[in-house]
Amino acid sequence: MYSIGELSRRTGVKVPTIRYYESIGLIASCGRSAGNQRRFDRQGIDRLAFIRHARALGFPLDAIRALLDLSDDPETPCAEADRIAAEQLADTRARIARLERLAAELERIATGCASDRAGGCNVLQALADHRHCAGPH
Amino acid sequence: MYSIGELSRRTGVKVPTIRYYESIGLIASCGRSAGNQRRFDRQGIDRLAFIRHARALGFPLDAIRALLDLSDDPETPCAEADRIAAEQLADTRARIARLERLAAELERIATGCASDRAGGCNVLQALADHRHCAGPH
DNA sequence: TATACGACCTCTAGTCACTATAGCTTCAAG
DNA sequence: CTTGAAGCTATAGTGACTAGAGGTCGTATA
Repeated sequence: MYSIGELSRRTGVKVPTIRYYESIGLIASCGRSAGNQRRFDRQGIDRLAFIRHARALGFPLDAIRALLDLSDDPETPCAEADRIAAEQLADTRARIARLERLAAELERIATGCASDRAGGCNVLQALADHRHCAGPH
Repeated sequence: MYSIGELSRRTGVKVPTIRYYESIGLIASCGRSAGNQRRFDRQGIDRLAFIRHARALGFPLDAIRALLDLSDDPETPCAEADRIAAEQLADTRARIARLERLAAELERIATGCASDRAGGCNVLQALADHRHCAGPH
Protein backbone atom coordinates (compact mmCIF):
# COMPACT_ATOMS: atom_id res chain seq x y z
CA MET A 1 0.00 0.00 0.00
CA TYR A 2 1.30 3.39 -1.03
CA SER A 3 0.38 6.88 0.06
CA ILE A 4 -0.29 9.49 -2.61
CA GLY A 5 3.18 10.96 -2.03
CA GLU A 6 4.78 7.56 -2.51
CA LEU A 7 2.78 7.06 -5.69
CA SER A 8 3.89 10.47 -6.86
CA ARG A 9 7.55 9.62 -6.25
CA ARG A 10 7.27 6.29 -8.01
CA THR A 11 5.56 7.63 -11.12
CA GLY A 12 6.80 11.19 -11.40
CA VAL A 13 3.24 12.52 -11.42
CA LYS A 14 2.63 15.42 -9.03
CA VAL A 15 0.37 14.91 -6.07
CA PRO A 16 -2.25 17.50 -7.12
CA THR A 17 -2.29 15.95 -10.58
CA ILE A 18 -2.99 12.52 -9.12
CA ARG A 19 -5.89 13.96 -7.17
CA TYR A 20 -7.09 15.66 -10.34
CA TYR A 21 -6.96 12.37 -12.24
CA GLU A 22 -8.97 10.76 -9.49
CA SER A 23 -11.52 13.57 -9.56
CA ILE A 24 -12.20 12.99 -13.25
CA GLY A 25 -12.39 9.23 -12.80
CA LEU A 26 -9.20 8.31 -14.63
CA ILE A 27 -7.79 6.46 -11.65
CA ALA A 28 -9.15 5.29 -8.32
CA SER A 29 -7.44 4.72 -5.01
CA CYS A 30 -8.07 1.24 -3.69
CA GLY A 31 -9.32 2.69 -0.41
CA ARG A 32 -8.63 5.13 2.39
CA SER A 33 -6.72 4.99 5.67
CA ALA A 34 -8.52 5.35 8.99
CA GLY A 35 -7.75 9.06 8.72
CA ASN A 36 -9.19 9.39 5.19
CA GLN A 37 -5.90 9.37 3.32
CA ARG A 38 -5.74 7.65 -0.08
CA ARG A 39 -4.06 4.29 -0.40
CA PHE A 40 -2.85 2.84 -3.69
CA ASP A 41 -1.60 -0.57 -4.73
CA ARG A 42 0.69 -1.91 -7.42
CA GLN A 43 -2.08 -1.66 -10.00
CA GLY A 44 -2.46 2.02 -9.16
CA ILE A 45 1.19 2.58 -9.94
CA ASP A 46 0.96 0.74 -13.26
CA ARG A 47 -2.13 2.63 -14.30
CA LEU A 48 -0.65 6.00 -13.42
CA ALA A 49 2.62 5.14 -15.16
CA PHE A 50 0.59 4.29 -18.26
CA ILE A 51 -1.15 7.63 -18.08
CA ARG A 52 2.08 9.51 -17.59
CA HIS A 53 3.68 7.80 -20.51
CA ALA A 54 0.72 8.48 -22.77
CA ARG A 55 0.62 12.13 -21.67
CA ALA A 56 4.34 12.45 -22.40
CA LEU A 57 3.56 11.27 -25.92
CA GLY A 58 0.90 13.95 -26.21
CA PHE A 59 -2.28 11.87 -25.97
CA PRO A 60 -5.21 13.87 -24.57
CA LEU A 61 -6.85 12.51 -21.44
CA ASP A 62 -9.95 11.39 -23.33
CA ALA A 63 -7.85 9.20 -25.59
CA ILE A 64 -5.98 7.88 -22.57
CA ARG A 65 -9.25 7.01 -20.93
CA ALA A 66 -10.22 4.99 -24.00
CA LEU A 67 -6.81 3.29 -24.10
CA LEU A 68 -7.09 2.36 -20.44
CA ASP A 69 -10.54 0.89 -21.03
CA LEU A 70 -9.11 -1.20 -23.85
CA SER A 71 -6.17 -2.45 -21.85
CA ASP A 72 -8.46 -3.38 -18.97
CA ASP A 73 -9.83 -6.16 -21.12
CA PRO A 74 -7.12 -8.18 -22.93
CA GLU A 75 -9.74 -9.81 -25.18
CA THR A 76 -10.86 -6.52 -26.73
CA PRO A 77 -9.86 -6.13 -30.37
CA CYS A 78 -6.94 -3.71 -30.44
CA ALA A 79 -7.76 -2.08 -33.77
CA GLU A 80 -9.21 0.75 -31.73
CA ALA A 81 -5.94 1.27 -29.88
CA ASP A 82 -4.13 1.35 -33.20
CA ARG A 83 -6.61 3.86 -34.52
CA ILE A 84 -6.17 6.14 -31.51
CA ALA A 85 -2.40 6.00 -31.82
CA ALA A 86 -2.56 6.63 -35.57
CA GLU A 87 -4.82 9.60 -34.98
CA GLN A 88 -2.40 10.99 -32.42
CA LEU A 89 0.45 10.56 -34.84
CA ALA A 90 -1.47 12.32 -37.60
CA ASP A 91 -2.35 15.13 -35.23
CA THR A 92 1.26 15.51 -34.17
CA ARG A 93 2.47 15.60 -37.76
CA ALA A 94 -0.14 18.22 -38.63
CA ARG A 95 1.04 20.38 -35.77
CA ILE A 96 4.63 20.05 -36.86
CA ALA A 97 3.69 21.08 -40.38
CA ARG A 98 1.84 24.13 -39.15
CA LEU A 99 4.64 25.17 -36.80
CA GLU A 100 7.17 24.80 -39.57
CA ARG A 101 5.22 27.19 -41.74
CA LEU A 102 5.09 29.66 -38.86
CA ALA A 103 8.78 29.28 -38.10
CA ALA A 104 9.69 29.97 -41.72
CA GLU A 105 7.57 33.11 -41.77
CA LEU A 106 8.85 34.25 -38.38
CA GLU A 107 12.40 33.80 -39.51
CA ARG A 108 11.80 35.88 -42.59
CA ILE A 109 10.22 38.59 -40.48
CA ALA A 110 12.55 38.55 -37.53
CA THR A 111 15.89 38.68 -39.28
CA GLY A 112 17.52 41.70 -40.76
CA CYS A 113 15.52 44.59 -39.39
CA ALA A 114 16.98 47.60 -41.17
CA SER A 115 15.71 50.27 -38.84
CA ASP A 116 16.47 50.80 -35.18
CA ARG A 117 13.24 52.72 -34.55
CA ALA A 118 9.78 51.21 -34.41
CA GLY A 119 8.67 53.37 -37.33
CA GLY A 120 10.67 51.37 -39.85
CA CYS A 121 10.81 48.08 -38.01
CA ASN A 122 10.53 44.98 -40.17
CA VAL A 123 8.74 43.01 -37.52
CA LEU A 124 6.10 45.62 -36.86
CA GLN A 125 5.58 46.42 -40.52
CA ALA A 126 5.19 42.77 -41.42
CA LEU A 127 2.62 42.30 -38.72
CA ALA A 128 0.76 45.45 -39.72
CA ASP A 129 0.55 44.44 -43.36
CA HIS A 130 -0.15 40.93 -44.45
CA ARG A 131 1.23 41.64 -47.90
CA HIS A 132 4.73 41.53 -46.42
CA CYS A 133 4.26 37.80 -45.97
CA ALA A 134 5.53 35.11 -48.26
CA GLY A 135 2.99 32.38 -47.65
CA PRO A 136 -0.46 32.09 -46.10
CA HIS A 137 -1.02 31.23 -42.45
CA MET B 1 -17.65 54.03 -38.67
CA TYR B 2 -18.08 50.27 -38.60
CA SER B 3 -20.28 48.02 -36.50
CA ILE B 4 -18.68 45.08 -34.75
CA GLY B 5 -20.05 42.75 -37.44
CA GLU B 6 -18.56 44.90 -40.18
CA LEU B 7 -15.22 44.89 -38.35
CA SER B 8 -15.46 41.13 -38.04
CA ARG B 9 -16.09 40.74 -41.77
CA ARG B 10 -13.22 43.04 -42.67
CA THR B 11 -10.64 41.38 -40.43
CA GLY B 12 -11.78 37.77 -40.21
CA VAL B 13 -11.90 37.94 -36.42
CA LYS B 14 -15.10 36.57 -34.91
CA VAL B 15 -17.46 38.93 -33.15
CA PRO B 16 -17.18 37.28 -29.70
CA THR B 17 -13.40 37.33 -30.06
CA ILE B 18 -13.46 41.07 -30.76
CA ARG B 19 -15.53 41.61 -27.63
CA TYR B 20 -13.07 39.43 -25.73
CA TYR B 21 -10.13 41.50 -26.98
CA GLU B 22 -11.91 44.62 -25.87
CA SER B 23 -12.63 43.13 -22.45
CA ILE B 24 -8.92 42.52 -21.86
CA GLY B 25 -7.97 45.96 -23.10
CA LEU B 26 -6.25 44.91 -26.31
CA ILE B 27 -8.48 47.06 -28.47
CA ALA B 28 -11.03 49.79 -27.83
CA SER B 29 -14.04 50.87 -29.79
CA CYS B 30 -13.98 54.56 -30.59
CA GLY B 31 -17.43 54.99 -29.08
CA ARG B 32 -20.98 53.67 -28.93
CA SER B 33 -24.14 54.31 -30.91
CA ALA B 34 -27.19 55.88 -29.27
CA GLY B 35 -28.35 52.33 -28.57
CA ASN B 36 -25.05 51.27 -26.97
CA GLN B 37 -23.61 49.39 -29.92
CA ARG B 38 -19.87 49.55 -30.55
CA ARG B 39 -18.51 51.70 -33.36
CA PHE B 40 -15.03 51.30 -34.82
CA ASP B 41 -12.96 53.36 -37.22
CA ARG B 42 -10.18 52.66 -39.71
CA GLN B 43 -7.60 52.51 -36.90
CA GLY B 44 -9.66 49.82 -35.22
CA ILE B 45 -9.50 47.71 -38.35
CA ASP B 46 -5.74 48.13 -38.63
CA ARG B 47 -5.14 47.28 -35.02
CA LEU B 48 -7.32 44.19 -35.16
CA ALA B 49 -5.70 43.07 -38.40
CA PHE B 50 -2.33 43.39 -36.68
CA ILE B 51 -3.55 41.25 -33.82
CA ARG B 52 -4.99 38.64 -36.14
CA HIS B 53 -1.80 38.42 -38.10
CA ALA B 54 0.32 38.10 -34.97
CA ARG B 55 -2.00 35.42 -33.57
CA ALA B 56 -1.79 33.52 -36.84
CA LEU B 57 1.97 33.49 -36.37
CA GLY B 58 1.53 32.08 -32.89
CA PHE B 59 2.34 35.13 -30.74
CA PRO B 60 0.59 35.03 -27.37
CA LEU B 61 -1.67 37.94 -26.53
CA ASP B 62 0.78 39.34 -23.98
CA ALA B 63 3.48 39.59 -26.62
CA ILE B 64 0.99 41.14 -29.01
CA ARG B 65 0.08 43.71 -26.40
CA ALA B 66 3.76 44.65 -26.12
CA LEU B 67 4.15 44.80 -29.90
CA LEU B 68 1.11 47.06 -30.20
CA ASP B 69 2.53 49.37 -27.55
CA LEU B 70 5.77 49.57 -29.50
CA SER B 71 4.07 50.29 -32.80
CA ASP B 72 1.96 53.01 -31.23
CA ASP B 73 5.11 55.10 -30.88
CA PRO B 74 7.24 55.12 -34.05
CA GLU B 75 10.17 56.65 -32.14
CA THR B 76 10.53 53.69 -29.77
CA PRO B 77 13.67 51.63 -30.33
CA CYS B 78 12.60 48.47 -32.08
CA ALA B 79 15.16 46.14 -30.54
CA GLU B 80 12.38 45.03 -28.24
CA ALA B 81 10.15 44.07 -31.15
CA ASP B 82 13.03 42.09 -32.62
CA ARG B 83 13.56 40.37 -29.29
CA ILE B 84 9.92 39.38 -28.99
CA ALA B 85 9.90 37.99 -32.52
CA ALA B 86 13.15 36.11 -31.93
CA GLU B 87 11.73 34.63 -28.75
CA GLN B 88 8.63 33.52 -30.61
CA LEU B 89 10.78 31.92 -33.26
CA ALA B 90 12.86 30.10 -30.64
CA ASP B 91 9.72 28.93 -28.91
CA THR B 92 8.26 27.67 -32.16
CA ARG B 93 11.44 25.79 -33.02
CA ALA B 94 11.50 24.21 -29.56
CA ARG B 95 7.95 23.00 -30.01
CA ILE B 96 8.76 21.55 -33.38
CA ALA B 97 11.72 19.68 -31.90
CA ARG B 98 9.60 18.24 -29.12
CA LEU B 99 6.79 17.22 -31.46
CA GLU B 100 9.27 15.56 -33.77
CA ARG B 101 10.56 13.42 -30.94
CA LEU B 102 6.99 12.47 -30.08
CA ALA B 103 6.09 11.72 -33.68
CA ALA B 104 9.10 9.43 -34.06
CA GLU B 105 8.17 7.52 -30.93
CA LEU B 106 4.49 7.37 -31.89
CA GLU B 107 5.38 6.03 -35.27
CA ARG B 108 7.53 3.31 -33.76
CA ILE B 109 4.71 2.38 -31.42
CA ALA B 110 1.77 2.70 -33.76
CA THR B 111 3.01 0.73 -36.72
CA GLY B 112 3.06 -3.02 -37.05
CA CYS B 113 0.96 -4.21 -34.18
CA ALA B 114 1.36 -7.98 -34.32
CA SER B 115 -1.67 -8.92 -32.27
CA ASP B 116 -5.33 -8.27 -32.98
CA ARG B 117 -6.30 -8.51 -29.32
CA ALA B 118 -5.56 -5.90 -26.68
CA GLY B 119 -3.56 -8.45 -24.71
CA GLY B 120 -0.66 -8.43 -27.14
CA CYS B 121 -1.17 -4.98 -28.60
CA ASN B 122 1.99 -3.06 -29.38
CA VAL B 123 0.46 0.27 -28.60
CA LEU B 124 -0.88 -0.74 -25.24
CA GLN B 125 2.28 -2.62 -24.24
CA ALA B 126 4.50 0.28 -25.17
CA LEU B 127 2.40 2.65 -23.12
CA ALA B 128 2.36 0.26 -20.18
CA ASP B 129 6.10 -0.20 -20.15
CA HIS B 130 8.46 2.67 -20.76
CA ARG B 131 11.26 0.24 -21.59
CA HIS B 132 9.61 -0.37 -24.96
CA CYS B 133 10.63 3.14 -25.92
CA ALA B 134 13.63 4.10 -27.95
CA GLY B 135 14.30 7.59 -26.66
CA PRO B 136 13.29 9.68 -23.64
CA HIS B 137 10.29 11.98 -23.64
C1' DT C 1 -46.10 53.81 -38.89
C1' DA C 2 -45.92 49.05 -37.62
C1' DT C 3 -43.47 44.96 -37.78
C1' DA C 4 -40.20 41.55 -38.68
C1' DC C 5 -35.64 39.96 -38.42
C1' DG C 6 -30.89 40.07 -38.16
C1' DA C 7 -27.44 42.10 -35.55
C1' DC C 8 -26.21 43.66 -31.30
C1' DC C 9 -25.90 43.82 -26.00
C1' DT C 10 -24.29 41.66 -21.19
C1' DC C 11 -23.30 37.91 -18.31
C1' DT C 12 -22.14 33.33 -17.20
C1' DA C 13 -20.10 29.03 -17.85
C1' DG C 14 -17.40 25.70 -20.41
C1' DT C 15 -13.04 24.11 -22.82
C1' DC C 16 -8.03 21.41 -21.49
C1' DA C 17 -4.92 19.82 -18.21
C1' DC C 18 -3.45 21.14 -14.81
C1' DT C 19 -1.46 24.60 -10.82
C1' DA C 20 -1.89 27.43 -6.75
C1' DT C 21 -3.74 28.84 -2.52
C1' DA C 22 -6.06 28.61 1.99
C1' DG C 23 -7.31 26.43 5.94
C1' DC C 24 -7.62 22.35 8.04
C1' DT C 25 -6.33 17.19 9.70
C1' DT C 26 -3.41 13.01 9.96
C1' DC C 27 0.76 10.33 10.21
C1' DA C 28 5.17 8.92 11.88
C1' DA C 29 9.47 9.85 14.17
C1' DG C 30 11.71 11.23 18.28
C1' DC D 1 3.33 13.82 23.58
C1' DT D 2 4.99 16.91 20.48
C1' DT D 3 6.45 18.39 16.11
C1' DG D 4 6.68 18.84 11.23
C1' DA D 5 5.91 16.78 6.95
C1' DA D 6 2.37 15.05 4.37
C1' DG D 7 -2.29 14.59 3.67
C1' DC D 8 -7.28 16.43 3.08
C1' DT D 9 -11.12 19.50 0.66
C1' DA D 10 -12.66 23.32 -1.90
C1' DT D 11 -12.05 27.19 -4.76
C1' DA D 12 -9.96 29.97 -8.22
C1' DG D 13 -6.68 30.86 -11.84
C1' DT D 14 -4.17 29.82 -16.41
C1' DG D 15 -4.72 31.04 -22.22
C1' DA D 16 -7.56 32.21 -25.69
C1' DC D 17 -11.29 31.78 -26.75
C1' DT D 18 -16.43 29.56 -27.56
C1' DA D 19 -21.31 28.74 -26.50
C1' DG D 20 -25.54 29.86 -24.62
C1' DA D 21 -29.33 32.46 -22.44
C1' DG D 22 -32.15 36.22 -22.44
C1' DG D 23 -32.79 40.67 -23.78
C1' DT D 24 -32.29 45.26 -26.97
C1' DC D 25 -31.30 47.85 -31.36
C1' DG D 26 -31.31 49.12 -36.27
C1' DT D 27 -33.18 49.04 -40.59
C1' DA D 28 -35.84 47.44 -44.56
C1' DT D 29 -40.18 46.54 -46.05
C1' DA D 30 -45.46 46.45 -46.00
